[in-house]
Amino acid sequence: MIVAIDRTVIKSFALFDSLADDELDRLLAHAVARRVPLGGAVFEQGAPADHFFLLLNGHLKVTQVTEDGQQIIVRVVHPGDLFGFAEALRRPDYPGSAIAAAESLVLSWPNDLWPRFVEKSPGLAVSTMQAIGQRLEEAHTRIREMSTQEVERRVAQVVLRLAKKAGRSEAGGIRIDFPISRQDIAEMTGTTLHTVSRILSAWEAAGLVEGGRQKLKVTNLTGLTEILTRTKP
Amino acid sequence: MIVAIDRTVIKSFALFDSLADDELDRLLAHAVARRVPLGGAVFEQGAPADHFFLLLNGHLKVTQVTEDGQQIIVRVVHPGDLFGFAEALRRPDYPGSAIAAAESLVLSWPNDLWPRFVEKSPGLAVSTMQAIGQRLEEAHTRIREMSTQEVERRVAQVVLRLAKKAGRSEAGGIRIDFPISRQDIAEMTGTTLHTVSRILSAWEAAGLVEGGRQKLKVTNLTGLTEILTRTKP
DNA sequence: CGTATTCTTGACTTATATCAATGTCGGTGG
DNA sequence: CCACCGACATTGATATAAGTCAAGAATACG
Repeated sequence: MIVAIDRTVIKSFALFDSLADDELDRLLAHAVARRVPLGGAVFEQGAPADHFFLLLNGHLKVTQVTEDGQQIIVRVVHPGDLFGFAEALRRPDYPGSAIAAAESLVLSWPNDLWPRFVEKSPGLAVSTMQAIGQRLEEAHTRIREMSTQEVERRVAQVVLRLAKKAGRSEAGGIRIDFPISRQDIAEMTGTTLHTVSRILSAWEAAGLVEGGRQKLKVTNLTGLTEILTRTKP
Repeated sequence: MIVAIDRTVIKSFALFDSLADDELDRLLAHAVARRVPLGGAVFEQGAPADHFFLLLNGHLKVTQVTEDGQQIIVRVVHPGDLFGFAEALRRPDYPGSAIAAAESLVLSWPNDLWPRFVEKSPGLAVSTMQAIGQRLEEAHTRIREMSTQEVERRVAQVVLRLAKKAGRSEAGGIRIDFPISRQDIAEMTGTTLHTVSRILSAWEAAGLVEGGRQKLKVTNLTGLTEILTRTKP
């Protein structure tokens, strides 16, 4: 499905900062846009990695399922993020699945176009490497958190991060802009939905957040932030 | 300290596969070699990131210290690995410290040489991106393990990985080729030295490993591997 | 409406951390 | 050279955070 693509939107993404208009146009000329309905998959774990993608609109969860059937959420993709970039990992298949957490719009390119783009626009290679480096650092942060912090803090971190990246200002707080379940949060923090539920209930009682079925609103940002700095008794 | 560098050794590293001899020579012409004694730091967390590095020889631990003083080992660097590549992370400082776990030999280049290298040798950019992608995938693997696996398995994973990457075949098993403490293993797996000690003691009793002060030898590789596949009762 | 998710909450279990004590190795200096 | 010191390791006892098991309530959906 081809859709008219607004160049100015894409130009606003940090990834394409360095590109001149004509370079960007060349890139877009080869892109295919695709609308993904809520719950739909852009690609599935294990499938041959023949394309790479850019999220224009919406939100995606990238999930992995372990051999024994446990699922984790590797990352959440927000507009402007590159994803499904398996070639960088020297992999023939996608290491996870990309599922639309909200109705989304993605651009895709065939993998074999990448070398040509880089040749014509070296700045793109640098931006991309920085984007991947950024993600590496995020992964290290998450490892550090999982190693040293208790569950409640990790949940607070994740919620704050989501509020920042996918928050919509609203009367009385910041609403997470897509449906998110306790299970999802558990899979992002390495815990169980039960523990997440208990934590959110406690927070709700303390007036920090407002919950609901696949809904979450942060009503007291500073209060939540204080949980991060809280020191063991 | 400048040392004569053996081109053939470096050419054997996957990172430089794609480079022609003259490209490699140009690279090496600008490199500075430095010997790092056991316990010495190649760079320290928070220091301005003005160089990037290649490990020729030895082994390094890259550590991070959290604000509240807890330390974790982010990764272990083996010969042929690029490290201290902060520019890719778009960071002005090093996010961790690189400490020699054994007497080591590193090559270093000033950051600002990087763009010139890439311009002359585009293959280098691709290799580097793949190297970083590889590390991203490793980080995701670690996150997955920390989310879903119990401590004993994680320790088994780490020990097996070390045996593979830094193992020296020896009478009766595979010895980890550098001094490694229980504390180190704990910092790699997100647990405490006490728990690691107990696990290794149990393994020793079962004839899987042989321990010792900062020493570790895997005496039954297949037995250890079975721990990974062991299913919950 | 009834059926299926999602969420909540209580009771109980357990893996792992914490606390505490002691043991052992290996290098250093008297 | 040997005694001592500091770093590393072991091991037991106890505490606790978080997981598991179980039941039910709330919400969305066809």
